[in-house]
Formats: sequence, structure tokens, C-alpha cells
Amino acid sequence: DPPLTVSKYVEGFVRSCVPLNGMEYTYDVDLEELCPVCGDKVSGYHYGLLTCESCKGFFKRTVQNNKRYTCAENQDCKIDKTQRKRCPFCRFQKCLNVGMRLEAVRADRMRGGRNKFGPMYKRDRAMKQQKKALIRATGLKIETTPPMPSPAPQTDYTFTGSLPGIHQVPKGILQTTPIPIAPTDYDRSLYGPPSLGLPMPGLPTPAQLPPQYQYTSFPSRAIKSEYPDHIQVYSGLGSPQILGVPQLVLEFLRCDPDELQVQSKIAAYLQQEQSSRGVKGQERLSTFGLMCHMADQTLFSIVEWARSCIFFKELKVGDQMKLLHNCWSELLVLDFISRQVQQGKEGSVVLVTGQEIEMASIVSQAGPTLTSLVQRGQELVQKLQTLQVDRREIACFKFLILFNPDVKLLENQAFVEGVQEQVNGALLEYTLCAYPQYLDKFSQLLLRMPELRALSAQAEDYLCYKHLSGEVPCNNLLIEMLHAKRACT
DNA sequence: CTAGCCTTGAAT
DNA sequence: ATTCAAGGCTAG
Repeated sequence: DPPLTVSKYVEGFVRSCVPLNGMEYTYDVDLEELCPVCGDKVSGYHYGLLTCESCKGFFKRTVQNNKRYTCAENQDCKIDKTQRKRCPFCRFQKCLNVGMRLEAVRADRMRGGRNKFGPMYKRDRAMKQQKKALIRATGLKIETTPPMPSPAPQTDYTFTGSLPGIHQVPKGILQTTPIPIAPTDYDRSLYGPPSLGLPMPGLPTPAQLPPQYQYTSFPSRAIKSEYPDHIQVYSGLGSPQILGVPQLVLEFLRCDPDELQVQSKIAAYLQQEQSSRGVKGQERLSTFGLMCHMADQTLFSIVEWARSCIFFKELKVGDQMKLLHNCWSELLVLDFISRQVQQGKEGSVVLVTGQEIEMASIVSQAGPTLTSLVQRGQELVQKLQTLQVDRREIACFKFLILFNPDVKLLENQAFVEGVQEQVNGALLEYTLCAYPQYLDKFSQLLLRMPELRALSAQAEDYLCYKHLSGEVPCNNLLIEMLHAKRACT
């Protein structure tokens, strides 16, 4: 019989995360922040984000009057409170780059009332509040500010498939700066309103989709009212076609949990954990202890994901356990790696909670083993970035890892082998369709599998060592998995 | 033009 | 009735 606790879990026992009590935000929370354009005092949400009064006015005047500016310098003027008047070109550029939204300027000039951004502002406030609490609880700074989710897809009237970080790049810059077209989140930005007229059989309806990271870009700075008379569609050139995505890959993507949801759940758990320790008079968690809890919670969400996935849920619990015991660390490492590929910055590492840790501080504070582990991970991240791995391919990867045909003594061996084969086929088809210019992408991707496996084995060894020296917090699913795996192999 | 303050009005 | 992000107004 499998270990009781794990089997309980797989059968449906899910450690619940107590939701944040006191989620009501105090109004002054946001007001401490500075305008992302010029650094002046923020006066509220304007055109999509918190800005100062003057940049709000500037943005409004510029868009309403369709103003065109030119830069006397190199289009990279520093914009701050004292110099913001000097170069309106660069100021407007910065407005767009930080994410101010053209479509929030009303073409009909209607005053008052609320627009579709209202709910988004509210969510953003709640998120900021939560992050602040997380900093208090963990003492870790958060430097990543996830892009603000835009309202439901059906309210977007245009799309170009622009990406976070490079949205709103003016034509002039597009010509001189090579922009890597990494088609992450493609499917999402392509799920436009039904009026796009694209036949998309089997796609999830917008309502089923998690909050989006979407940006709408406006070629030639066309001004769109939020109450448009007509709908304009831009085709995403140079992008992989949605039409070439195998059904299976789409299904995998549908199974994928929403990153933001996992993020806030785990963040809330960690806060709870830390604050309850304060009450019980226990000593607060060390950074390493925190990381263990974080990994533990991530593992919980991975198991939850597996349990609800296509194919996996068809298996008997015994086989589910065997598969999970075999691959939990690989999935955990892949989760970490893919986060770095998708949102990591040079020289730092992003955690599942959205917190960012400088590589330098890892090197200086972590032991040599952990440091080399992270560094090896970063090397793999770089390779995957060079390969331009997208989220669909990562979704396939997860299945390839989970349905490992080498796992012995399965009741339904043939099924697992069959799934492995199907996923391989779907991934091959997808890479060929989406990246026709890059014929060996599939094999390049598969070559990363052994590296991932080696990395996860090393991570397991490290964890085992830490466990034996008594540094891993108890009641840890990680340790349970570790034992289960070593016991059956 | 700029930017601080004022008026509006749908959503809550 | 209140909120608060839109647009409007106007000295400097």
C-alpha cells in the first residue's frame, strides 16, 4: 500500500489555504507609489494604471488631439518630474511603454461614469495589498510587477499579438530594434472576440479563460473609443497560426492552472504560515524553510493539476501514485524553469509567489550545492530561451514527464505508453506548424529532457541531504515523495 | 502646453 | 448616497 498521507491527498484530500482575512484594502496603500512615467505623486488610476495628475492630463491631451511629437535627441530622453516637459515625444512613448491605454481615452468625450477598467483597478489594488502583506510576512522584496490583467477578451476590439514588455513599440523603433517574437501567450492574445471570424473549433470560450495578460496595441496610434462604431482586426504577422495547433495541445493548455491564481494561493499560504508562527511563539521560518514550504505548496498544486488533467484522471489511483512518485521532482523543476523562461530577468530568479531574488544574493547566501543547482537551472533556462520555447510546448513537456513509460509495475502500462506516444506526436505536429522555419525544434526540445531529469535528480539529492541534517520542515510533501520514491526503486 | 482643481455620472 | 476615473477649465 502507498503511504497513507500521499494516497489521501491523491484521493482528494487537499490542504486548504485559508483565504486572507482582512482583504479590505486601505485607501492610502496605493498613494505611496510613484508615477511610473515621471516619478511624481500618484493621484489615482488613470488610463489603466496609477499615474500622477500631470501625466494623466498629458496623455489625455495627446490622444484626444491626436498630437504628434518629435524628439530632438535620440528618442531616449529621461523622463522625471523636473524634465517631463522637455520632450513630449519621449514622455508619450514612456506613457505607452509603462502601459497607459489609448482605448481608455473616450472618443466621444463622455464624462463621468465608469468604464470597463473599473474591475481591473479593483483587482490590481487587491493584488498590491496582498503583495505588501507578503513582504511583511516573508521579508522578501517583490520586484516583479505582473502586468495588469486586462478585462475579458470580448471587450478587446483590436489585437496585434503584441507581448508584455514590447507592446507599444513605435514603428521607428521596430525597424531598428530586433524584437524576439516569442509566441508565449499567443493563444490567449489570439482568442479575440467572436467577430474575428476565425474558425476555432474546440477552443475554450473566453469565459473559461483565466485572467489575461493582454495588451492591445494601436498601429499608427489609431484612437479607439471604448464604444467603437466598428471593429478593426489586425492579423498577427510572423506569428504561429492558431489554426495549426493540434487539439491535444489546446487541451493541455486548458488544463494548465492559471499562474496568477497559483501565485496568490501560495502567497496567502505562506503569509498564514508566518503569521501563525508569530502567534504560537514559534520562531519564524528561515529563508530555506520558506523555500521548502513554497516548493511543498507548489508540489501540491502540481498534484492537483495532474489529478484533474485529461488522461491522468482516467488512471487508477495506484498508477497515478506511481507516476507522480516517479516524476514529482522533474515537474517541480520544470515548473521553476518555465517560470524563468517566461518571466525571468537576467541576473535574478522569479519564485512561484512572484517574488524575485537576485542571483548575486543566492550566490552569496546559499551553500555551494544549492548555488550550483540554481546555476545549472539557469543554463537550462537560457537554452530554452534560445529555443524560444512557448507555453504550449511546456504544457506538452509536463505530460511527457508525467506519462513516463519507463515506470515499472503499472497496472495500465499500455495506456501510459500510448499517451506518451500521442503527446510526442502532438508536440511534433505543433512545432512543425508553428515554427516551420525551424525544423529540428522538436528534437532540440526533446534533447532538454535528459538535462531536466539530471537536474531534478541532483535537486532530490540535495533535498535528501538537507532532510538528513534536519533542516527541512516536517510534514512536508516533498519529503514524503522523496521517501516514497526511494522506497520503491 | 502644463498641471492643479473642478464637474460628471455609471457602477457599487 | 458614495466612489472615483473619466473629461473640462484655466491660471501661469
